[in-house]
Amino acid sequence: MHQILIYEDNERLRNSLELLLKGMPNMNVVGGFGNCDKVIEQVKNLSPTVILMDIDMPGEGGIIGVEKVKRHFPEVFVLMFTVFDDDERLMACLRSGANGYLLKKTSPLQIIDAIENVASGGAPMTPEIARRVLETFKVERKIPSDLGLTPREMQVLELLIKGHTYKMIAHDFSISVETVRSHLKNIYEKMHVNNGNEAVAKALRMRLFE
Amino acid sequence: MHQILIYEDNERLRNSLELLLKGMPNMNVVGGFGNCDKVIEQVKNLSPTVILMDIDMPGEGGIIGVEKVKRHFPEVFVLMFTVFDDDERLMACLRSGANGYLLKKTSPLQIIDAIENVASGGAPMTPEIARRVLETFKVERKIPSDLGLTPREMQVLELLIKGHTYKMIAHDFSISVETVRSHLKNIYEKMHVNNGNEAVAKALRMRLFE
DNA sequence: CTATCAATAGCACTTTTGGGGGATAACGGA
DNA sequence: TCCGTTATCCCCCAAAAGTGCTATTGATAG
Repeated sequence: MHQILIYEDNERLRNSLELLLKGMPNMNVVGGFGNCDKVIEQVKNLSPTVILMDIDMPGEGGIIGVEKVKRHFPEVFVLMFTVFDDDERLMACLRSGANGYLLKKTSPLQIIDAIENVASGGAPMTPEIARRVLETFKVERKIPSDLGLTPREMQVLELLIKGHTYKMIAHDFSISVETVRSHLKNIYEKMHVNNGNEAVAKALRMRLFE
Repeated sequence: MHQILIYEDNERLRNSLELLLKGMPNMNVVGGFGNCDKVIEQVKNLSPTVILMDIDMPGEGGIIGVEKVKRHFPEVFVLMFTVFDDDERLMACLRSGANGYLLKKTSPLQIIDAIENVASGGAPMTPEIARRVLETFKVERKIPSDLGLTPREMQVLELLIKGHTYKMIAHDFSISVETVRSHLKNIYEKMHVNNGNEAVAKALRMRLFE
C-alpha cells in the first residue's frame, strides 16, 4: 500500500489527483497541501512513502521542498510533477535527489505507473526529460578547448594551480625565476587574463586540469 | 519509415530482432553485424536512422561503436541494448552520446516503443537505468564540504576567482582594502592554503562555485 | 549579561607578482 | 637558408599580495 502525499497549489488539480489515486486499490492519499512551508512537519506526521511534488507553488516551492524532504527523509520517494520544463529547475530538482520527473501533460495512467515505479526503486521520467538529462551529460564533458599553450606552459600552469610561487616553480624545474615569469606572461596573454587567480579559474573551468 | 541497423554478436538474437522489427509496418532493417569494426563505413553505406547497439561484442564493442557513430554521424540515433548493466559502461555510453539505454530483458513491445521514441527525439531508458543516472547526478555534486566560510567571505572569494584585485573587491563592496585583506587572511586559513591561486583551485574543485 | 562571531579597519613590513622592455640558443618546417 | 616557435634568461619598477599584529562595532547564542 503506497502512502501518498500531494503538494500542488491548484486545488482543482490536487483534488483530481486525490480522486484518481484513491480509486486505486493499493494507494492511499495521506494528505495534500498547497505549499511546502511546513513540509518537514507534515512528512513526519503523515509518513508518506511517495510524495507528488509540484514545482511552482506560492510560498516555498517544490525545489526547496524536495531539498528539505531528501535531507531529512532520504527514504521517502519524491516525484516532481510540473508544467515547467526549463533545464534550470529540472537540474536543481535532480541534484536535490528527486526520484522522478513528470510533466503535467502526463496521462493519469502514466502517473499511476510512475508511482508504482518509483516505489519499487525506479526513476520514472518522460523520454523527453531523459533526453535533456543526457544532453547535460554530454555538455558537461565538453571538449578541452585548445588555448595553444606549449607543454612547458602547461607544466608551469599546473604548478601555479597547486599554489606554488614563481620561486618554487623555478626550483621544481631547475630554471630561473625569470623564465617562470616569462612563461606566465605568455600564459596570461594566451588565456586573456590579467593574473594568476583568473588563469587558475579559467584553466579549471575549461578542465585543462582536474 | 525507420531505417534500422543492428549490431549484435549473438546471431540468433540478431535474427529475432530483425524478424520482430521487419514485422512492423514502419520499420525497415537495413543491416545487421556482429561487431563494430567497420561501423563508419557501414553507417555511411546503409544510412540508418536508428542503430540498435549491443555493448559486448568481439572485436570493437558497442562503446567504441557509439563513440565513432556519434562523432561522425551525430544525427543518427543510437540505442544501446545490453545485458550488462554496470555503471561504468552505462556512463561511458551516455557520455559518448547514446540516445537511450535498454536492458535485454526489455520486452519486444518496449523495444518497438523505444525505437519510435528515440526516433522522435526522446531518450528511452528503463526506470532502473534512469535511477542510476540520477544517482550519479547526486554523487557528482559531492561534498557539500563546509569550510565554515561566512557569507561575506564567500562573496570575496567569488570575486577573487573572477580575477579581481583586492582593490577592486574593496571597491565593489564599498569597504576598505584592509578589510578585504582581513577576509582573505581568514579565508586562506580556513581553507588551509597559502595564496589566492591555491584557494581558487580548491574552491572550484570543491564546487563552491561554478 | 557575557562570550563569541562577523564584519569592519588599520599599520608595518616582506615577498610576490605583473608589465614593460629586451636577448640568446636550439629546433624545425617552408 | 630564413623565419617562427620554444625555452631560456636578464633588468627595472610599481603594484599587489601576504603576514602578524591590534581594535571597534553589532548581532547572536548561551
